[in-house]
Amino acid sequence: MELDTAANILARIGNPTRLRIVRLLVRAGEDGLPVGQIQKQLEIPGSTLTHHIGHLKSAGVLRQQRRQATLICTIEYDVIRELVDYLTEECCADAASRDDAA
Amino acid sequence: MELDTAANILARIGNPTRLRIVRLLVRAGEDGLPVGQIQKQLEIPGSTLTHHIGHLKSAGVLRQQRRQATLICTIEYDVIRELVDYLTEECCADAASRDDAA
DNA sequence: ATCTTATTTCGAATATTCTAGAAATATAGT
DNA sequence: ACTATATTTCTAGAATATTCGAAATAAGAT
Repeated sequence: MELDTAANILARIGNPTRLRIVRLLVRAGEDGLPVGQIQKQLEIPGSTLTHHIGHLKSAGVLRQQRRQATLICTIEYDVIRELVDYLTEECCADAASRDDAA
Repeated sequence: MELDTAANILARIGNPTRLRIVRLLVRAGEDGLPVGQIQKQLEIPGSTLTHHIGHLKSAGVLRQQRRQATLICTIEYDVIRELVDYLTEECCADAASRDDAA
């Protein structure tokens, strides 16, 4: 993963509202959650929610698909995994090779 | 780790310049790097660098200690590890228990 | 004391992000 | 066609972040 890509994803999920969305979607799993359900949990205006969802979509963290009148949001696990790998490769792998324990 | 704490750390390292700093410090390991060395690598003005270092410090990602006239920056591995754990616990652990493979 | 190197603080301009109301669009039911 | 529900787009004000020059501070050498 490129540094700029990683920085972008980190910035997108580095917002309390958006991290809350991510957490809800992770819990929801493959089935995802309708926008309206997310809105009920977060208790924020729809336009604000759409704004944040847009950030997550543009970073590739969130996917949307229509089911009748409602839009279902699903998390892109792979992107999160790649990000975690990027951070781990940068940090913990190196640290382990350096001090051998932990 | 609290959601707001995680979001804050994510936002701090979610900036290309700061992620570059983090990467340099991870490579440098326990010895750390003087501010001046970081500045040479990034080729940015000192005041800008100080600004970004401040973000990383306030998030607990970076520590500074003086060695004579120069200030040595060191990464706080533990904080990064906790963050990775937080994301993994949110994401990949769940995903694994759901689809069993991967 | 003065000088040099290293780094930060101050201040201000510019840019980006956040928030949310109002209006618009999408889908389906009647 | 009309209505209801679901969600987005438009718009704009407020808040926050980014950038960096100029001046200030820190530590040590002469």
